[in-house]
Amino acid sequence: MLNPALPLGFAHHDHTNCVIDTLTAAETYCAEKELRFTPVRRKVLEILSQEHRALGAYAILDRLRESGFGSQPPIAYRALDFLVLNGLAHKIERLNAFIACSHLGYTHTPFFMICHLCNTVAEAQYVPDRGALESAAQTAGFHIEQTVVEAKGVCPSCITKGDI
Amino acid sequence: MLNPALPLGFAHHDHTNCVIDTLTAAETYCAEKELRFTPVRRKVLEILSQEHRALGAYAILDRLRESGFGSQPPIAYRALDFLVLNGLAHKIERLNAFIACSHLGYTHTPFFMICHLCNTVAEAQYVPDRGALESAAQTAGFHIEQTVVEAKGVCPSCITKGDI
DNA sequence: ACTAACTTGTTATAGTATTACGTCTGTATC
DNA sequence: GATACAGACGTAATACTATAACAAGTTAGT
Repeated sequence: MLNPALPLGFAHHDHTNCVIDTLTAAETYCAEKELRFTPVRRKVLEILSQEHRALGAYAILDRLRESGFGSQPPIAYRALDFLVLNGLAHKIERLNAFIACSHLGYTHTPFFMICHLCNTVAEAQYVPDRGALESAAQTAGFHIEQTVVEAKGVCPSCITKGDI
Repeated sequence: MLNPALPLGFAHHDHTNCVIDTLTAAETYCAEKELRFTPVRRKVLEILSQEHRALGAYAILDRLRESGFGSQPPIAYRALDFLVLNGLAHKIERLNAFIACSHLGYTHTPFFMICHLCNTVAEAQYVPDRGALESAAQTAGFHIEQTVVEAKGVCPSCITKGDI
């Protein structure tokens, strides 16, 4: 099980476990919700979980092709739509790219930290601040359904390298 | 002067003043910072401030053409880059579209409320919650340079109409 | 087996954004 | 005033991102 307290991505670790853990969690999750975790969808999630960078749809498509799947855009986009819709992956709007969810099963407002030097993306557990955001929305009479928070900046390893 | 406390966009009001106020504020701001507020840039900001919806680059381009400016994409993108870089406009990543800043001169982390029924966008004054976001970033050792918060939901007038 | 709902494959096309290069304009310097 | 420089604009070409539409295959329930 993935630990929701630690933002992966910036820390060194064994990717093999990431992939296995993510896929196992996804399988369990889909079984519970009676969702079809088909080969393409599984492959896309596998591809995404192999790195903690966001991948564009066409980069994913290239890897699908190498693995013998269809190679037209809708193949990738449909799998990604499924993953995003069901919270197994997220779209990073600033990058027009996608990343595996690292807090599957925990309801959360994703908070992404995007390093603009090495393009690594980490997803932090962000307990939605119902104080500030909700109150701003309430003042306006707005009903929030979904919130995305994306921060651009420099990740710890680039700071250490002195690139800042 | 624009009132930073009230999120425009969802409230009925006279647009004429919005446009004039925005352009005047931008002129003053650019003069202070020794930025060139050229005719194209001015025109793009004028176009944006005429509505409180986000406009795509190509929609802006159409209107530039009608006004006798160049009609190739870079014309619009360069003006938009300038406006965004200097805080006179913001990009709504979820929509790949742009909107005039309604809190010019106030340092702020923009918080956008996007109505997915009527596509109206309101920018709220969001006092950055250094508690939750910063602490999540600090835990990860991440240095935040810029943060974008985008909420999808339903605006007050669509709620009233019963579209929800 | 039959049907309905869903998923995949493929073609074509729409929408968003950037690169590259030439020209012009304003400013500072000699 | 002539010159050099930087920034901004005009245009053409191209790259990147995403969706529509339709045909064919698959799965689960009847």
